[in-house]
Amino acid sequence: MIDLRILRSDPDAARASQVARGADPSLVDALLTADTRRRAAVAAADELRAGHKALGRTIGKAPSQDRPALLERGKQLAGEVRAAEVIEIAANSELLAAHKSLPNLIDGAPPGGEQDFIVLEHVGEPPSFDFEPRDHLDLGEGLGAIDTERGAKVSGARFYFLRGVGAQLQWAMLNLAISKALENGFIPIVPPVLVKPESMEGTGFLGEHSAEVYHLDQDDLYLVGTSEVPMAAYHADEILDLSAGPIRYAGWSSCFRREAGSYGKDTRGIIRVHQFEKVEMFSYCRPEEAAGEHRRLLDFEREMLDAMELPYRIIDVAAGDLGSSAARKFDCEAWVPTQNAYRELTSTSNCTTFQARRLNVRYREDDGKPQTAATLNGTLATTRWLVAILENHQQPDGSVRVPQALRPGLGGRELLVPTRI
RNA sequence: GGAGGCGUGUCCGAGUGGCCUAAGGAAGCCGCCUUGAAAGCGGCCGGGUGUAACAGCCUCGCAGGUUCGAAUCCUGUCGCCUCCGCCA
Repeated sequence: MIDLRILRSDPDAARASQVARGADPSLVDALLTADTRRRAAVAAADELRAGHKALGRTIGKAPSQDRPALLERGKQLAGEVRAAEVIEIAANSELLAAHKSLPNLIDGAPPGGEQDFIVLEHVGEPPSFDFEPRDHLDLGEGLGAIDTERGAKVSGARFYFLRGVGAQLQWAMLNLAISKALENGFIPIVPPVLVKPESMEGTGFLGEHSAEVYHLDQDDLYLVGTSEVPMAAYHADEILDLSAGPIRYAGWSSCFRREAGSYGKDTRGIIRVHQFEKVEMFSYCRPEEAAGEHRRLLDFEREMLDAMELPYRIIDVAAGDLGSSAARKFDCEAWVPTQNAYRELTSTSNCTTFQARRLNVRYREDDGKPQTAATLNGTLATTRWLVAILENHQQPDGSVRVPQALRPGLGGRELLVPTRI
């Protein structure tokens, strides 16, 4: 939800934001109308409530012979209050619905849709092979690191086993991500991966993403698609102390995605799977710090990608591809040789106060007034990174060079050698 | 899964139908006193909405209900604690 005060004072900016997203600008006016109607309903109900309350006090003190008449008047007023409250409640829920249907105001994102991203920077050079490169699944199977066949046997399509050096490689990478996060002042978190509907709802994942999340009917719990969900809901309904700067968490969790709309896409290997591991950064900060914090999260992602010795590019995601809660989003996409393409490895979003307003996360201003905080998130490492690591560092014989930074986690090994091929 | 108990403000804690507009204490903040501190004294001291600022209204875990009137009575629900059972 966006700040109604901003909306009231500058509705044109909100309309422009909607146009840049390719979304409906009339939602802005619908929200303003609902806002006006609600304010009128509240004022009317307040006035009646005040009169009714005053009468109640009078009755309490009144001598008994005066009571019957006062009680009669009280009954009548109580009815009027009830009627006004029915209108008030309806106006409130109308406002809430309109408020929730309006996406965040964009902040600097290029206009347009999925194709209209802007490439901000290229880092590193795609490797040139003088042999036919194998894809990550060939390599992973050769190393005894990835087993999708048995994943399918045990759990179905888009499930896999990581084993041997595959499992070790993932741990080494995620452990490194956590160590780097710790150095940068993040508090490490192992969150619950099953959450209540209101946590899912508050982070905005039950809207456009609702088909992508697993739900356990018997218990009415959702499996999270990212630890962003529990980390955002962590401080729901709280007032934080942000005077010493942003509060940063690094969550390590399994992530679960139904991948409902992606039949036939990325079916080979572990690029798109139902379950994977991820280390995710999450920041709470003051709204005025959010843009700067966003750049820092991007820097932390880059540091991690650099440590993996991967070629990648950074894109400024276009407005129409932001999702409803982000005001701006940067993706880092690594080069995947066998696809001859860049594929998303990280994504960092500045949600400004949009998400925090839904979750009611605030901080105390210098003047003591609570204000809505800003939230940001960004990927620090995921299972998908193994794809880029295996493919970019492969050797002619199917072995894979281990990036320097991961060697300690693999018993010092510099090269992973196929067990069969 | 069964039985019982408890949810009041930053914390402790009073309050069983009407001046609750929530006592009292602690902590915190401001001031006085002091060389400084402690003690003492005086003031401020939850959140939301709203306002130019007031006022007003909402808020006693949450949601319903009863009543002219609910922190207080009723129902549901959530959380915490204790005991029993079951599983590890």
